[in-house]
Amino acid sequence: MHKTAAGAQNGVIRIEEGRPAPSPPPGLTLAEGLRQQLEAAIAAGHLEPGSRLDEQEIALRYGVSRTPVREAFRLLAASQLVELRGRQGAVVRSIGPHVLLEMFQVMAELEGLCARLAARRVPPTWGATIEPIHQRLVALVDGGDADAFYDVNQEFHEAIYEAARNGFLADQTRRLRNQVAAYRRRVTRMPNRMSDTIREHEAILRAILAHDPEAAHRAMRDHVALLGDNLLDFLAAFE
Amino acid sequence: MHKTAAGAQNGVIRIEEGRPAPSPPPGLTLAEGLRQQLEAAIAAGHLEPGSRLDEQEIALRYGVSRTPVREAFRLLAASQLVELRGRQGAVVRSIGPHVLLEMFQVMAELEGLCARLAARRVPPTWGATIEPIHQRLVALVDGGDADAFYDVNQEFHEAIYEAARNGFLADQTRRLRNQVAAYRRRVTRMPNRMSDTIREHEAILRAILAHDPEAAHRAMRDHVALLGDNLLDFLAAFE
DNA sequence: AAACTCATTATTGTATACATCATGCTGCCC
DNA sequence: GGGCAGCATGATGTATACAATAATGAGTTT
Repeated sequence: MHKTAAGAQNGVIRIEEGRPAPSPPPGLTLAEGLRQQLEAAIAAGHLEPGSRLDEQEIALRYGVSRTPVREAFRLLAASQLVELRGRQGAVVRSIGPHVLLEMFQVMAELEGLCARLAARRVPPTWGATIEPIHQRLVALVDGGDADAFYDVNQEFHEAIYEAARNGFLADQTRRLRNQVAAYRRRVTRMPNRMSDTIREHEAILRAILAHDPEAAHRAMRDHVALLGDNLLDFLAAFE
Repeated sequence: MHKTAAGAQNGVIRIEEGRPAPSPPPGLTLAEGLRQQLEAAIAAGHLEPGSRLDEQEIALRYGVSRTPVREAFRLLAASQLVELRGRQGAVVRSIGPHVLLEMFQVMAELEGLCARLAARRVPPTWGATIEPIHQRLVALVDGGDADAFYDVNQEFHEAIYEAARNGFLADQTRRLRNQVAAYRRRVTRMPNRMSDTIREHEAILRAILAHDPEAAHRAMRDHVALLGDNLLDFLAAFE
């Protein structure tokens, strides 16, 4: 807001676009700031998969030139969140049921590995960390607030990544999780999904706290696989 | 070589730099072409991990402007091959022993999943595909040509990715493999690494051809884990 | 009327100019 | 003599101008 009418490095007066705040660089670069905003917009579903991203439009909307926008696109392509078709623009990546199935298969394995490592490595005090999160999740089942449930669920899994003490694995798993986020959100709203999730989480917790790596692996693997199945059911209902 | 003095879209005569060919766009974009060349240079070890990438220098070397160079950097950052430190340039990613260990742990799991899926899904005819590759690898053990061995070894694993019939998993595994490529190459030259590899490959093949998913998983997992151990030994010898 | 061709237009790719920030050095002060 | 302030230099980030290609529509032809 403070650099609104100012941004005149040349004589041209910049037309102030709508509301979305010209993205003041809070210390980091414009391209990086854009990347974060666009990533959030994609994960939240404000930008639908398959929709085309117009460089000029976004540049105008955020009050920057095309250059940082283009760089942000490349950055997003790195996370596989957008697809760059040479000379034909960028589109929000749209994942078909087939690829989604493949992704969940991989994610199940990675999250399973997290759980296995966690079971081997958690200190006795870890229960004090995870229990409050789990309880908050339980409390949200009846409320029916799917978005809140989704967020706390994320915290639960994040806590397991931490416990696995493998930063690279955590990054990979998080990245994958982010890629399917736009689709997952919808599943949370399915009939018994929330209560099922709680039950599955409890099995995972039991195994980890009992230091049983194989059981933890299996429980987590099944949990994610079930979620994938639900998602595919959901998608099938639409076609 | 063929379009040397030509590249004049404006009136400026371009100074022809050294030898490295001005990168003729073979249909795709300059940035993409650069990405491929730089990726190859990194994987082959011509660009050492930790070395700084100077935008201007590379732009001059390839006879293009800084813009496509910057885009190529962003693209490479997507594959985690270079690190972008805002305002402080790009450097070839240098992976410490600790992270390398973490990466091999994940890679072992992913390659293990490939083997497991392959064991479940290979058609009876698959032996005719993999055997020739394996035999070529065996033939290379005594020759001592580590680079050739490395390449054929890659073919072997690639054939298993194919057999697993999960494109996303194949992409992920390949990407990870690429990230550690610059380090792996060195390990191939260790004393008994080649013959050990052959033995381990045979165990993997037996399990896959016998349609034993769990055995295939375990064999591949161990194979990759052993490689990781060897790599760490190698690095330790340097410090 | 349908399909093809060509011209127009809009969007992306590349080059260059400018602004901004990080780094290294010089010189002053303690 | 050592350390810090301030400036000079060089690199990165951003903006804009230009070039090239893909999408679009009008016009004509069969």
